[in-house]
Amino acid sequence: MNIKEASEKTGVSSAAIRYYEKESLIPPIDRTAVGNRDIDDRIIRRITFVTQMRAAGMSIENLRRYIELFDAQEDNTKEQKALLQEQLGVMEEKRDDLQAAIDHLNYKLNHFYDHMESTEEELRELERQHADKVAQKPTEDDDGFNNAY
Amino acid sequence: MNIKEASEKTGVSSAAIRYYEKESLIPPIDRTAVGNRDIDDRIIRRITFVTQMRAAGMSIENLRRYIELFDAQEDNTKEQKALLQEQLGVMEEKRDDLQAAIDHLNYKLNHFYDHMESTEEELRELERQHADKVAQKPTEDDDGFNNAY
DNA sequence: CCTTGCCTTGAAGTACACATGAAGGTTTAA
DNA sequence: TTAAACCTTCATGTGTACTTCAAGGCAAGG
Repeated sequence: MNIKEASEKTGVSSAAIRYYEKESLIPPIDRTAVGNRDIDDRIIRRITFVTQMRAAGMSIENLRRYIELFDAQEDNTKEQKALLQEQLGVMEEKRDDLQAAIDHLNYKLNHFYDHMESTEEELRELERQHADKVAQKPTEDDDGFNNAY
Repeated sequence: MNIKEASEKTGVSSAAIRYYEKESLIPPIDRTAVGNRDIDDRIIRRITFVTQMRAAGMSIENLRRYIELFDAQEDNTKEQKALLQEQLGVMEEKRDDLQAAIDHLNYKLNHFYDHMESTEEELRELERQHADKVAQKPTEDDDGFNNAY
C-alpha cells in the first residue's frame, strides 16, 4: 500500500511516517520501481506500536534507543531487559498519576450532580462513593478551587 | 515563602511558576512590600494540581480553559460538567493506551526470562501468564520486532 | 498535451512549554 | 561598601516533534 493509505489506516500523517522512518523508529521501507514507499502490514504494526508508545509519553529519542536494542543482532538481552524495566517503571508511574487525576475529576463530577439535577437515586449512590473516597483517602482535599458545593 | 522555596517544594522551576501565573493556571500571587511573590499553601496546591494534569497530558491551553470555568463566578456548572467529562474521556483513553503499552512491555519482559536465567519455577509461572494472555487476546501479536525466542 | 493526483527529497517553518539572559532592585553579612 | 543571593520584568532562545513548502517525477483520464 502507498503512504497515503498507510496514513489513513494508522491515523499517522504521511509526513510523520517519513519522519519516523528517517529517525529509525520504523525499519527502512521497501520501495516500488519508481521509488515510492510500499508499506506492508509489518510496517503498519510498527507504526501502531510507535503511536502507542508516543501516546504513553515516550520521547522519540528514547523510543529509538529502545528499538535499536531490539533490532540489534548481538545478544544484549541484559541491556534490553534493563531498558524494558526502566521504561516500565516510568510508564507505571505515569499511569498512576493519570489515574489520580482521573479520580480527582470523577470526584468533582460526582459533586456536580450532587447539587444539580441529581435524582435521589443518584444522591444515594454519591453518598456511598463519597464514603468510599473518604475511607481510602482521608487527606485534606482543598485544591484551592471554589468547589461550589 | 519565596519563589525558590516554592520551586523546591513542588519540583517546578521558578520560571515555570511565573509562566503558570502569567498564563493564569494559578491565581495571581500576593506580593511582598518590595514586589516579590509570597507563595502560600493554596498556591502550592494549585501548582501541584497543574503538575498532575500536565503529567496526565493536558495542554496548557485546555488546562487554562478548564480553570477559567472553575474560577468564574457565574453558574456555568453545565459547561463545567461537560468540560470535565470531555477531559475525563481523553484521560481514560490515554490511560488505556498506556496500559496497553505496559502490557506489551510486560509480555516482552516475561519472554526474556523465558529464555534467559529463568528458573523452572519462573517458567511455570510464565506458562500460566502466557496462557492467560492467549486466552484474553488471541490476535496475532507479531509487531515486527525480532523477538529472539 | 494537460490536468489531476499521487509520490519523492530537502529545507524551512511552526507550536508548545518552558529556559535563559539582560538590566536592575532589595536585603544580609563581612 | 561591596559582594552574595535572592528577587523583578521583558525579551529572546531552545528542544521536540512534527508540518509545510518548494521543486520536481510518474501514471492515468479526458
